[in-house]
Amino acid sequence: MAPRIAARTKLLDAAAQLFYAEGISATGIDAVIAKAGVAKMSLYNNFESKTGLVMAYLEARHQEWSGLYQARLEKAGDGADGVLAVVDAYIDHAEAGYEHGFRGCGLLNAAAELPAGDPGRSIVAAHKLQVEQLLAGHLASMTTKKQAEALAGQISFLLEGAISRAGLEGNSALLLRARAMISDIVKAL
Amino acid sequence: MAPRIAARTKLLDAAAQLFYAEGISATGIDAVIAKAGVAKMSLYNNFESKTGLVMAYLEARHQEWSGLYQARLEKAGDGADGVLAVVDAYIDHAEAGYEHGFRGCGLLNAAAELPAGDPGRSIVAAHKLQVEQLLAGHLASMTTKKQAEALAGQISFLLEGAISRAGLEGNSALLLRARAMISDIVKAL
DNA sequence: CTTAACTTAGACAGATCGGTCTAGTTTGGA
DNA sequence: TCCAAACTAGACCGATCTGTCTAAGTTAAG
Repeated sequence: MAPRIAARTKLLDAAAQLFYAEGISATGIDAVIAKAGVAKMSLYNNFESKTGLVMAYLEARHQEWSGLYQARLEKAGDGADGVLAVVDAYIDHAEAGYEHGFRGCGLLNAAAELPAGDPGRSIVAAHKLQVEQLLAGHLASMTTKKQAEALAGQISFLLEGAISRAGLEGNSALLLRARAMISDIVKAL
Repeated sequence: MAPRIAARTKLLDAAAQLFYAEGISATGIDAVIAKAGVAKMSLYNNFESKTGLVMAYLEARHQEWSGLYQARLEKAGDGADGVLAVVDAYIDHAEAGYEHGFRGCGLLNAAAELPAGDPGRSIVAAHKLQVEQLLAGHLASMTTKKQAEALAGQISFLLEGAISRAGLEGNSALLLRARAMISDIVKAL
């Protein structure tokens, strides 16, 4: 492993845990480098600033979710199973960070800390829009285009609401409840 | 009006605007007192600490929503109109803070900044649970208890998801979309 | 008018913030 | 083996953070 990658990876891992658990502005640079076991200059050699680290964090969370989704998608097919692959990717994510305290969607939490107009918010908005479009794609083969888009919106709202509520409760129970709802909706088509 | 109340009110108003627009940890004490036009000691005479101000802020947001809901409820009846009163209270809130930049649910945004186990998160969780119970109450007269609870969960997820997504977009369009969905669901009973 | 509660402006404290810099060490590849 | 790139520890900077304190001014009720 190349050493440059090592420091950057250690920093991103440490930032991911701290940003998610404590919030972004509540997490100082010093806490990140201490957890990463890395010198402060290594942070500024790999990232332009704390803001740059935050942007990389947002990108990494998006990539992480995409990975979970792809893994679920390979085991599933298109149509109803595709829709549930999206849902299960959320559940996988929820139960992954469970022991460290599940606190909802990291991207949504990050956006909540950023002022209106911040570029980070656009990344999150784009991610959520992509999820809705993935749902619409899976639904396209099951109904009319119009209804597929309407259902994709509805399911994405259900998902986002469930993950927020589940984060407040600290466990994935409400997410499983949402999965059952979504499964019913899709199977009724 | 008693002067003691004046300072406290000015502080809560200023904190509400700044906390909502910029986030809580990104908002310093000095910014709050400057916007309130009040001396720093007035803050610490009325609140134990910044944390105390944050707690009062959470309580005030909960009360504010309850006020909007009560106003909507008086104009509406029970049953389907009661459910839509809950939804319209959200919409009223969204469009109230619209010009200053709509950024989603203030309580959910605040919770996103607080670490797991923080008492503030419990306040938010209780608020969201109450909303779901209000929905269940309105639905109780329209269907079985079991289905009323299931629908209340589904509608509360839809609402929370829609307000989060709408906050990312910066306008209330997605909330109106959710209102139409919920209206359809309730009217189909 | 007097008095006590509340207010003000602003200095001040100690801690922490993000970020820079230096100087020396480790490391991987030619 | 040697060199350049990456890494280390930690001092240091100015700004900002929450919170305390003082001293003087305002206000309302008795």
